[in-house]
Amino acid sequence: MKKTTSDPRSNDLIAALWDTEEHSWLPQLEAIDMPLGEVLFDSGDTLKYVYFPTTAVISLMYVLESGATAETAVVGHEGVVGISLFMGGESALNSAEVRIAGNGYRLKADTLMEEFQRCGAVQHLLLRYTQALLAQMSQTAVCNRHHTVDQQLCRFLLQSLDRLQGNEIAMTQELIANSLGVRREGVTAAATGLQKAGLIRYARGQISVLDREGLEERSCECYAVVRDKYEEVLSGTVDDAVCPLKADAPAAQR
Amino acid sequence: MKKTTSDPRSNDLIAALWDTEEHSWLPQLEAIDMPLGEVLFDSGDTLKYVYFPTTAVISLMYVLESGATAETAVVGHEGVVGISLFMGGESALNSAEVRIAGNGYRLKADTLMEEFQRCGAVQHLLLRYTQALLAQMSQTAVCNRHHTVDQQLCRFLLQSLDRLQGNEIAMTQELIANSLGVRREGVTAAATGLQKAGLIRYARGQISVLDREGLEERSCECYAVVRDKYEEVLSGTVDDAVCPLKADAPAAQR
DNA sequence: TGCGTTATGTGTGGTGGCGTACAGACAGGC
DNA sequence: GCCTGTCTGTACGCCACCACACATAACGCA
Repeated sequence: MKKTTSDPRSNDLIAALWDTEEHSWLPQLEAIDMPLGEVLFDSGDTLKYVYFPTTAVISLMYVLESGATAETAVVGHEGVVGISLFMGGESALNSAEVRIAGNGYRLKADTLMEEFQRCGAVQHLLLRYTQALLAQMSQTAVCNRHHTVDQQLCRFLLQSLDRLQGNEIAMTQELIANSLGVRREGVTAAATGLQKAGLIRYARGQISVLDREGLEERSCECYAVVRDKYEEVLSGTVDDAVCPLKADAPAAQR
Repeated sequence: MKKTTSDPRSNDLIAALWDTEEHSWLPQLEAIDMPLGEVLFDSGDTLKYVYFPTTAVISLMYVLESGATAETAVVGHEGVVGISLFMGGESALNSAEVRIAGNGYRLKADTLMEEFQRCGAVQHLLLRYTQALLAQMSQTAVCNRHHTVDQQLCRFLLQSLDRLQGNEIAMTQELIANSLGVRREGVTAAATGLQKAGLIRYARGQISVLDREGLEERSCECYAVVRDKYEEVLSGTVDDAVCPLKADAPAAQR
């Protein structure tokens, strides 16, 4: 372990748990590459690992029978991919696909489950994170119903930006279209608009965000709502995160 | 307590936990009426209770700044309202509104939390249920993106039907429109179509489903996907639901 | 240098749903 | 009986987005 991107603590959840007493599992984190387009798992798969992105960004995608797709949530360094595991589902709800190449860590399913079932800080934090993910999915549902492609593109860019360093996003319009569940041409139109308004610059899969505030204004409320929810849910200190019963009763009890 | 609707076991989650050793909290369930339109809590509220519907049906609604609404999930006798509580959020994500009048039970937040934190059957079952709810929300997101009002109305009616006895649904088109997040006229058009096709009969807030299978065919895949997920997740026996650590340590998950 | 591949811009016509407006139809209260 | 509020049906113009079809432009590699 040397620098930021190869430090597990680049993932916020891992960072939050780094100094708790329950960290025997931390050395078992396995650094991995997450190349663009890689599918971590498909809908219905049994999970062998959970994934903690650091520089990569992962889409939770749903694929309809018709082949149409839509992203239901996005996960970056603030989160973890594979919550179905500890939520007790036999199989994954969505497929998870790398949308922005980068790095991350994975942890064996067994290892995570052992920690989760101690009913301590790990469990508490993961559940809080799941709560935020729920908020994101529910907001996505509403956003898909009521907001225009233009607004959603702004939201999408902002959500991506928050999970990256700098203000460059490497992503084609085609890929964005698949994520938003709209046609590529629709994204072209919206992106052209943003470019003309001077908010972004676009060049063959490279987007430079020139005016973040402008994007925020043009975006629908969904961006801010979800961001705030993440802050609320994940800002709880790890002290808070310790299971209240743990003090007086043995941690792993019944 | 006398008959079916006034037996807490009319709620599937309660029924599943009825015979476990951890049932000291069951007598604390408080029977309540859930009249049409009642708001159990609003988005952002701190939860004082969780609610177990029996005959009532509850919508988890999101209200946008513009005033537009959309349902993100629906809960009936198969579930519980107020998951934010045990997921560790300070406040509710959505508002919860009674969409079909009926009965249910409520439980004090503190009481539920105590049981949840025992890390036993209660926790396991609630998490599995939350997983199903997540599936529903994510499916709603995709459905809102890709499916027509016509398809969604079918899904909506089927989901309502599953939570009721008989084949009568008491609901105005206005209310359905608010749930689906579309105009009332859109619902009128779709409902007229269903009526002409002989699938339903409509009369001033009373819908009779005449051909359930027809509705299923006309519905989008979302209905079946979510239904199956609920079955998968909630069919796990309560034995499965007991925390593996409880028996003794290494029994950890499958 | 040239050619295929990938990424983006544009155009035309069709459709689903929206906003608005209004008309009939039924129910319940007086 | 009548009246009023609620519920449902219909119509018109509009816009966002779709499906399909092409044109253009940049890059990457032989």
